[in-house]
Amino acid sequence: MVAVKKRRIAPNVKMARVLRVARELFVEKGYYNVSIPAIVKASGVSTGAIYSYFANKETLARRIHEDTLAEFQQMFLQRLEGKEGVQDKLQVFAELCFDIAESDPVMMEYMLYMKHAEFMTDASPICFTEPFKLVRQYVELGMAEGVIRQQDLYVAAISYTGVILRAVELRLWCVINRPLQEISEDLVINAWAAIKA
Amino acid sequence: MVAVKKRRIAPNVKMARVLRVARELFVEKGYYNVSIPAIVKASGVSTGAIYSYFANKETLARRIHEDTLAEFQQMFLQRLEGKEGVQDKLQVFAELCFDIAESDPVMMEYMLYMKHAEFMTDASPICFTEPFKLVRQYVELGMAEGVIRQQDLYVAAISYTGVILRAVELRLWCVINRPLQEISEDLVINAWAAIKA
DNA sequence: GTCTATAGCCCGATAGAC
DNA sequence: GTCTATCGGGCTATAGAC
Repeated sequence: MVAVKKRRIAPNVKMARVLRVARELFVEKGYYNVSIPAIVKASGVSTGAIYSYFANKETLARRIHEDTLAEFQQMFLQRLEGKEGVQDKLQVFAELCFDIAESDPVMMEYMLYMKHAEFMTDASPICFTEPFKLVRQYVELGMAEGVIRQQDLYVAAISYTGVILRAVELRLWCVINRPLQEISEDLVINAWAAIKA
Repeated sequence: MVAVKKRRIAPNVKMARVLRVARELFVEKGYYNVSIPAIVKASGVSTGAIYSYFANKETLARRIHEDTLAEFQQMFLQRLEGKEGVQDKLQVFAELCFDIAESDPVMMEYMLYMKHAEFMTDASPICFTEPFKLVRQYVELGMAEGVIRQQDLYVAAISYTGVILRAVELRLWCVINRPLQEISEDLVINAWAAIKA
């Protein structure tokens, strides 16, 4: 009888598992308080396997960062299809944030809280990433069209996203205990009221 | 000749120095990435002295947390004196945040970013602390008086503070490169526009 | 009270069997 | 590729001289 060591997890899903579990742990405890042994324990993937996928802990974190941002951007672009007005496009951003916060709170928390500069020397602040650049473009367009009050571009973008993202924050902290979709309409009204002409 | 070991730092200012230096390091690197040796090096106070003031690293962090919140609350109450209307009182909160962000960015960054739950098991989220409770009281009053649109109390408070705090955030990240006082007026207008009746 | 030195622990990363 | 075992290093907290 030829004994084959039992693989508890299929090889092709191990990396995905590590990425998912590590993101959850990073969000919960912070990058520096998550050890490789902790990821091994929570994921069921061994140290050796993890180091065969990722050169080191920082590379793993970098991959999580890129994947998460790319996923957000992809969802954002998909929902933007067919939307024309600036107000609608900004609402798409708001509702995407609310939906992710409810369906995948770990992902949303990751996007809001991880101070990537902590461990990634060349990471941009999240507000310079593609989705947030898009939001600023729409705000700029809105001012050009006259539907948004003339003001500093950043001030306007901050005012809209501040309302939305702070709501997400407080929902993730369970300060708000209703699903964001229930108060989505009010929040979108307030955010728009902050900047409309 | 009786030799007396030179004290590089007067004993009565050592603790204050440790608190100030440690807060700066915690904000810059995160609690878990700041070692006692690093605090020793940056403060010039020895390990033994630090452990004579604080039972352990967590106690030091807890003290920083309490001191920082108490200082904010004291400044807030002082500026509130003589202010009557809800709009004025909320503006006091906004301007206080802007002024601290400019004059003591480490303090403001501490208030916004430290995830105290990381190392303090019984810490409240910062939005349940006294200054933020006051803000919610004023918003409640504003709705009762009819100057703020009727809506969920938390939604209204979030909408106002979201505009203000996100601006502070982006200023601390140097995304905004003008002093907040220069755009204070616009931000306060936007925050109020978000919730006014 | 305050110092230096270090004990004891856990980490990230690697070595070497399979 | 994947495993277990372990090394070197840096950490928190303490011990013991002064």
